[in-house]
Amino acid sequence: MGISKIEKFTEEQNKVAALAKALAHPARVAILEYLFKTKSCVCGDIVEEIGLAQATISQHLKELKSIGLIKGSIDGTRVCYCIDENNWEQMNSILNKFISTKKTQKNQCC
Amino acid sequence: MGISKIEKFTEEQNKVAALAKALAHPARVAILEYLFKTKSCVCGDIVEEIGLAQATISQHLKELKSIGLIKGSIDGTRVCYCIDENNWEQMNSILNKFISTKKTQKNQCC
DNA sequence: CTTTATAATCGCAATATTACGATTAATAAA
DNA sequence: TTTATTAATCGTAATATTGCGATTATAAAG
Repeated sequence: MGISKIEKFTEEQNKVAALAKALAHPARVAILEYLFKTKSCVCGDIVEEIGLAQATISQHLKELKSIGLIKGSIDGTRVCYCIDENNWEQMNSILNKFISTKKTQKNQCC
Repeated sequence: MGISKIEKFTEEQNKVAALAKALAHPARVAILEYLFKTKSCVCGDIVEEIGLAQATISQHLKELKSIGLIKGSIDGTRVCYCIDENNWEQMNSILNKFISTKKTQKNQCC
């Protein structure tokens, strides 16, 4: 990719992009939906639900965890994953600020 | 990437992911912000504003256009880009449905 | 017709992502 | 202690993304 030029952009632009990237794969969208839907957020259940290999799911979980949208707690040999409600709210407001607060302006020129 | 397994996911999950992907680079976020901010949405102005090479900006514009968030109209040798208000609204509601309507549920298990 | 201005496209290099089998690490159960 | 169970990590293949220089296509201007 050449070098990604994040230094050319504002903190906020980079944050919006990073959050959007976390949602930019259907498997991660599905994982998040599943975590909202069910209480049994054990990794193995997610693997069954989504239908990708365990290694692949683990990688997606790692990404979601690294940006803070989910958190995991160890329970014996299992790991229980959950939405991180606080960070989810924060993401919600950052993305909303970007995609929602613009719409009042009217400057269609084409 | 192996093969991307979009057939394993719902229409809606793929749509959310595709829209998020369009926002998943700070240059595209910056372009969209700029198009909202100014009326002079000529390609050359965007190139100057963002500070990446013309070929690179053109590629980002193409991506934004292909998912429908912006549209361009030819004006002599120039091309004038604008937010596609209708599709923007649609994206707004699809992403909002995903990131906002979940928050009422409480099922923290870790 | 020739020149100029503008933006799209091509071709390439560097890097990132997605996916998975195999292995490893950690804990529980026997 | 040995043996499952579970999830993380490693290594690798296939593919996508990002970025840019060079070229091309198009239309305006001279």
